[in-house]
Amino acid sequence: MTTFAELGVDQDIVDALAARGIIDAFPIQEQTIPLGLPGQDIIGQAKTGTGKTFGFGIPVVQRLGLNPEPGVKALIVVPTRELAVQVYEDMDMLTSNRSTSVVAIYGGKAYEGQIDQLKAGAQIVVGTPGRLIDLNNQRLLDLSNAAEVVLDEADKMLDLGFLADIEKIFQKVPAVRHTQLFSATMPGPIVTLARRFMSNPIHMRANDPDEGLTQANIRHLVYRAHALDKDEVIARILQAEGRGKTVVFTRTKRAAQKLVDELGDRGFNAAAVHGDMSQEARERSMAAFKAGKRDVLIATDVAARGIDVNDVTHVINHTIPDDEKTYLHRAGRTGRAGRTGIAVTFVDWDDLHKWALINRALEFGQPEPVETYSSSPHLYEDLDIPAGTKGRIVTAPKAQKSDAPKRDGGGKGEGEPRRRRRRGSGSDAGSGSTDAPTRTEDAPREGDGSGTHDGGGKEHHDGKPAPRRRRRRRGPRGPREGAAGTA
DNA sequence: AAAAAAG
Repeated sequence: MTTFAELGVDQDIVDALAARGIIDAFPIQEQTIPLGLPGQDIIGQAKTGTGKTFGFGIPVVQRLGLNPEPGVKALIVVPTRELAVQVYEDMDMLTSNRSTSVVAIYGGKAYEGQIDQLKAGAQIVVGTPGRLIDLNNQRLLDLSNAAEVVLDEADKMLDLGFLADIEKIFQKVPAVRHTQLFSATMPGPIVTLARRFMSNPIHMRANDPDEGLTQANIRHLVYRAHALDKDEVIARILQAEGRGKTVVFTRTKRAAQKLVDELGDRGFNAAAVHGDMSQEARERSMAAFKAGKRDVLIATDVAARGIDVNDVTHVINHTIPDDEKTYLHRAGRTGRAGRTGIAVTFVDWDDLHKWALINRALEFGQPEPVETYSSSPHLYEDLDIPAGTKGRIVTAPKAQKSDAPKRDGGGKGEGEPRRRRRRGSGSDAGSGSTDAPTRTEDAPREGDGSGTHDGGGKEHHDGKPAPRRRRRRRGPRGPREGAAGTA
């Protein structure tokens, strides 16, 4: 492990991190900070929950001093409002020992406070595209000196739904700038597209390519959901002892609302977050979930990316995600910063094909041997969670489809991260190699490239073992007995 | 097709 000080991080930032118990840098940080500090353009790719935010954020903060121009000097663009708040908080923490001020610019909120902070001289702006462009159009946000530009969840930002806005934003920032793109997933075509906005970017991957993209410390369980009362099963999982916080993902806003109402009727402590809610209600839900006042969060994919709540033990896909990228990001809400987690997915009858695609893309290798508790999902005929099995979801071998011998540690302990060949359909497959930074070829770029950079992902940990929540959860309809411990 | 993101 390398300390942040050894990476060239300024003492005041080292101190700010230390105040939060953060001393050692994660691999993606070791890789990108030394490159970002001198202004190298970076495409930073690392698994969920491994510290990307500081990977870009620290260089951004330290490079501000190199920019003599007034006004906003750095722009960090993210796909959701909640992520804007979170990244804002991280940047605010990093700058807590210096005068640099940070502002979050996103929709659904009053303009006034945001405008005031801009006028007061905010130097780092973290925001979502719509409001950023809105304020820029109103000449209330000048981006012409923002020589540090970051796209967090970069592949999402360059996706069709956001691309036009991102192109607009890139037209407003200096042509000579430092550009950093970070995400856990970076499909090849997106990397190609990304080069257009960068100058001689280096594609850094913190993970071993043989290892695939899934987190070794997340256990994946997949169940067919036909003839299954999903709400009932979810309720049972939520009653499990040893369960910490849980995020349940649905495909639609309506389904999320319906489920949170249903669980509320059953007496669960659930909160929802989706786009049909007021921003105020969304933030209330997130705050309550983070604070532990609510221990179940029912969400649409608005919460699939980046959101960092450090004691989420379970992610439940009430509805299967659309693609393998979304699967990875959703599952990545647990198992962060070295902790373990469980991802449960229900596959409806009509979604078997979707599951097959995800299974193949992520190389879960259903037919392969199961080596450890780690990342090997299996599709079962049905779900069988014995009533007394709190906290430990037992896989039902009877229905196992695999014909390969199964060696399984049972769900516990530090399984050796299993190595898989990865090749082919993995959407995340980047073009880079793992242990060595891969230099992507130069590509024509609009503008120029002197670049500022910064990069990072948000997830960090304090290096301490996961504080296991052993709150005993008692189901609304009566506690169930069982073994405890999710990990 | 859904969700997200300006109001």
